[in-house]
Amino acid sequence: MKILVADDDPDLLDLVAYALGQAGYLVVKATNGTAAIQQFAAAAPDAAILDINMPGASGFEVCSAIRGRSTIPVMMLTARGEEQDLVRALDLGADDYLTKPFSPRTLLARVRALLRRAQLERNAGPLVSGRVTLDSEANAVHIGAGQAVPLTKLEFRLMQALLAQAGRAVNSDRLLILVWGHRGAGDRQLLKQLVHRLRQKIEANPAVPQLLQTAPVSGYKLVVE
Amino acid sequence: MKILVADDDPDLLDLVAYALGQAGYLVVKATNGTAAIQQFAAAAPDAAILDINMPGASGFEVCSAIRGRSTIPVMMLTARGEEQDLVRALDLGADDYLTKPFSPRTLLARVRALLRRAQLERNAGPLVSGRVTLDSEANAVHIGAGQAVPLTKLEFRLMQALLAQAGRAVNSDRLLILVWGHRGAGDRQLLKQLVHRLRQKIEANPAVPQLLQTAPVSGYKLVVE
DNA sequence: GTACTTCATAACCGCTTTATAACCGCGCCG
DNA sequence: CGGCGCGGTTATAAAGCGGTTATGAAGTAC
Repeated sequence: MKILVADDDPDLLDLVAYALGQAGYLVVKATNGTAAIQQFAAAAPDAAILDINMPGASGFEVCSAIRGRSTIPVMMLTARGEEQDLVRALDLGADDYLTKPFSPRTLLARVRALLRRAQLERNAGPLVSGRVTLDSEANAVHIGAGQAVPLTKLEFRLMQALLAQAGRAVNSDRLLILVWGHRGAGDRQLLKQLVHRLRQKIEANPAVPQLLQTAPVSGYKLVVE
Repeated sequence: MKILVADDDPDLLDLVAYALGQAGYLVVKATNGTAAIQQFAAAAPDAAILDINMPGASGFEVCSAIRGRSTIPVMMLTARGEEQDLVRALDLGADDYLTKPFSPRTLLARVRALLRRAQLERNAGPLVSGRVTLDSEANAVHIGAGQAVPLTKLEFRLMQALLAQAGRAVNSDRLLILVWGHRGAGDRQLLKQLVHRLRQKIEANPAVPQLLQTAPVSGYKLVVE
């Protein structure tokens, strides 16, 4: 996933880039509007984060330029007190916005939400693989002909990550990034717990998992037959 | 399309009037606030562009006077450095603003956007979906064959937002933007409250909502059958 | 002005979800 | 054997969410 970030404040730019980089995204930087438009054309990012006040072309203009050619999610950054601008930004087709100052955690959460939504819209429908169906409308999963099992936010993301690579083992670190987005390597505890809860929900016999199997050392995998 | 323009600076007034005239709009001029109010009553324009600092009645007063009688789009003009005024103007019901100096191009773009939006809202007519009918004339909602239930401004916007996506869950953040136009940490409370009030009005049994249902985590949805 | 409605802010409750931590069992290897 | 890493399990604390109620401010009607 490649994300374009444009802001004329180099400190903030670095901070955002660092946070996104840690979360596993590729980052393309720009320090003014015109550079942002060029980078957009050159790098073809999957999402864009634009400051509104920038020299060169403003965030509005960049947003317009992007919307003219693409439907990628666009998030606007704005300083507190300039909230009126947001209406305009949303009219121009921006998908979300963030008011400075913001925490990296918040940023990541919103970016993930945006990308996920964009992803879902692209797929336009439930994600199916073998006998497993993931229903993003209801946040639920169907196993074979069984009942829909409602999932929590984290459980759903885990299923999503595993289902995308159905049959293949997915590395634990990768899962941590995909589900939580910001975790270090030491937090395998969370993953253990989440896997446990998920098994309780979707396995006929949680002690002998048929679906969500352990791949020793490397991580977990989803067996969809 | 008739547009009222009020500014005490005759040069700027002429410039704006010329730009709008070139673009095919009819222009009604006023050089002070009291004249603007009179012209509004006499000419019944489709939109108004008001300077904030004017002799006679200020732009605020004119804006109030207009809003008391009409919902036409109002754009405020302000000098750079007086941005704090804008919050008040927007609170008074102004739809947009422009900071001097501005280019005629910008002005026209904004005016067009304003008129377009106003047009859309007007054309809306009664919005119907299943057994729910939203009457924008009376600011009321009909459920099935029941009585009309009068709604407040916020309640109406919430219904509107939900009805537009009837049956589908609408994200809380999105609702906040659609209803209030902004989003903040404490704003979740507002939504909770508004939903509560609305349920009291439209649900047969507010404790077990049939229409305005909760979609855990993701937001709310309107079930219209 | 007063009375009434609407809206914003806050606090509380009950419940679910998530995070933190400890413990268990097993296989591995020195 | 005994420590250690790893996955699984259990327990408990913290955070979040949705619903409700109370209260005061702001606006509107009379």
